[in-house]
Amino acid sequence: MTLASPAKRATMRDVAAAAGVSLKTVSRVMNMEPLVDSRTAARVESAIEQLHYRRDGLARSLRTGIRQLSVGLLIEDLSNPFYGTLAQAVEDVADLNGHSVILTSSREDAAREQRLITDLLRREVEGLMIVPASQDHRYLEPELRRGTPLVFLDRSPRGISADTVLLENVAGARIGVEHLIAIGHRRIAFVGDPVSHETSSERYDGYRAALADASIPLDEELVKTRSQSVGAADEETRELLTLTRPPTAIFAQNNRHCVGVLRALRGAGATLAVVGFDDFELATLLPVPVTVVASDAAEMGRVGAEMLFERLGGLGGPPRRLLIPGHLVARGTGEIPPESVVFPGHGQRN
Amino acid sequence: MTLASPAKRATMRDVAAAAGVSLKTVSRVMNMEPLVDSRTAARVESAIEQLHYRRDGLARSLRTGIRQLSVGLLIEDLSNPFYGTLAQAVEDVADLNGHSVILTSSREDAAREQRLITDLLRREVEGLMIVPASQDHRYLEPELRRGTPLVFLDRSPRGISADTVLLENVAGARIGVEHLIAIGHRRIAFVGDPVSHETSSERYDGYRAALADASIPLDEELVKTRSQSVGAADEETRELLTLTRPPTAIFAQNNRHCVGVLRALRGAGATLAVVGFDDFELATLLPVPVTVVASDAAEMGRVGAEMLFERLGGLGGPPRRLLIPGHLVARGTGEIPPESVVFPGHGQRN
DNA sequence: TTGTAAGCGTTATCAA
DNA sequence: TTGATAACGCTTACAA
Repeated sequence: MTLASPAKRATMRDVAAAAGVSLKTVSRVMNMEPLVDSRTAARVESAIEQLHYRRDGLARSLRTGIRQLSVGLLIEDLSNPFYGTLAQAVEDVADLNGHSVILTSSREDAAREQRLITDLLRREVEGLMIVPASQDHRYLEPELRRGTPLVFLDRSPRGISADTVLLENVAGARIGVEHLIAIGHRRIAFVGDPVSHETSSERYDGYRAALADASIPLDEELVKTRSQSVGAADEETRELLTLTRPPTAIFAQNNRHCVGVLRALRGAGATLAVVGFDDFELATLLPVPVTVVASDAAEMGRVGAEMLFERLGGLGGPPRRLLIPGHLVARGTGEIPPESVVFPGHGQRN
Repeated sequence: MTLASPAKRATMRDVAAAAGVSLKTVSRVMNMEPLVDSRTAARVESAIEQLHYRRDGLARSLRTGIRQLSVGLLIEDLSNPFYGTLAQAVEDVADLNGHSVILTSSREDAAREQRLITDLLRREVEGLMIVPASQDHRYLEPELRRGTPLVFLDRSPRGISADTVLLENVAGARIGVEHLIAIGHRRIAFVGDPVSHETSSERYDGYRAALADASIPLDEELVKTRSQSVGAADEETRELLTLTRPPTAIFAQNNRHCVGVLRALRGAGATLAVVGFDDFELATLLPVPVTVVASDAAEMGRVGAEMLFERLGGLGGPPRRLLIPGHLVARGTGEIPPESVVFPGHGQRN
């Protein structure tokens, strides 16, 4: 904090005046053009130093036409390895196309999403990849009409239509729950985000479809969709364990919920069957390796980025929608039969 | 791919000509200024559409003086949660200071690091935070003299001096190894990156210091520093298990190595004492919860970013160097005494 | 309601 | 070796 004046940045003109030379000579020095007298150059350089002159890259780019190309990527949470992997894949593709990636995270906050996207657009990104947090994307319509390529990842756009890459949420969840049913479970809980989240809602649909197919009535008691964090999933799982008729199996809607579920079970000393959506690195190292419906985050990023660059390359046509399949990886927790389930303090059941 | 001409981007002038109006009127339409006849506006808009006109944000910013402020952050690997957490913290601080973060990853490739940093600087970032991969940063000296704030994270700069935030590598590793010694171990292996990496070299120093303090001779056989990935750490751990006199404990130099070590032990059905450097979320959920020397990635990011913004705020003075402490989190694997160690196929030992 | 002229901070052209 | 002048594509005064 200083009381000094707003300190307008020095320009080349200022430097030129201070050094007693012309604008162009300063430019020459800045660009290390060879035909400058060393004494003149020295004068200019000291003026540069004195005035703390820094070249304005904006003006330079405007004049030279040399522009840094970039694409924006908005994800939800940088510390979630699922998005880290996705972002890495996007960066790989962008790299191949001579673009860099400006990465920001919404923290699942709709207002923040809008602010960040507006920022990115002002920053002149060539295109935008978005894992949306908000429920209404009509604010992007002008930009879309303006021709900025937009690709939505993991969740669909609302109120506009644009290229989208989604996981096969319904089918994936269905496979996971069917697996549990095949093992013999009939009381299967669902732990996930609120169904206002598209991803959660779709996975919940898959869950219900699997139950319906097996003529297992849906028991609302077993559906926990308040959790938005590992801690919340942990709590909800403990609630499930206190039910008069607790579940023998749990389907966890994503990697965060899965960790919460496992933590709660571990804490309570319970053993239930568990299938998670999304793979995670340490799944194989847990006491009972974790069965998951794995979907390829890198693939989603790669495909999405490729769609974007196809649009930037001039590809026309209506918005496309791609689905990344998930597949079951049976490792252990999903193959625990109802007979082997252990509740806290109960000892083995049946 | 099209044979069409290079397709120079249309400018406002082009739009004006096409719509038969003046430059200024187009500008008015673009900025949605109200005082435009709707018929004129319509003509302009259709011209915009026809010519695929997009406003040049660079020129706009130059004229209006409205600039997007940003800082660059170069990390090693986006999919490593340690860096994800760090990046998130950096973004938080940047946010508070009205800057956005341009994030890129070096993949531990020195040439790539230089290229990305050059890109970032061309992009007119206000400052730069770097987890360096290269061994020589003299190429940054001109930029440093030009007054661009630079902060190095996790590893020191080489050949220049700049603000730096490091973990307490020596002390942290020492604490971890001392812990193993206190439990009774004397054959303690070190699994880590090549010591050409500063981080590894420092942690190795801490390892040796702890051994020396306890008068335990260093056994080169127990030092594995080829690993640069989870897979390599896994292999090296298996090599350790085949030694005539295998270790009873392993110190893993970072979270990646720790996963590799645990995977190998699990695969071989061995139980050794393990202490890892860096905490990880699932450490508590493994069969034996993992003892680690935890250091706060978020804290490193936060502190580093704050240093940067202090410099941007005009703070002078010599480069500063901050150390983020690590502390031991005893959870289980680090407290396995030598007597309880199990080697593959051997059954329990002693 | 629309247009003209000037200027943002550089670099390019051409002359001195 | 240096400098005057125009131009990059846009917005801001100020007229018309």
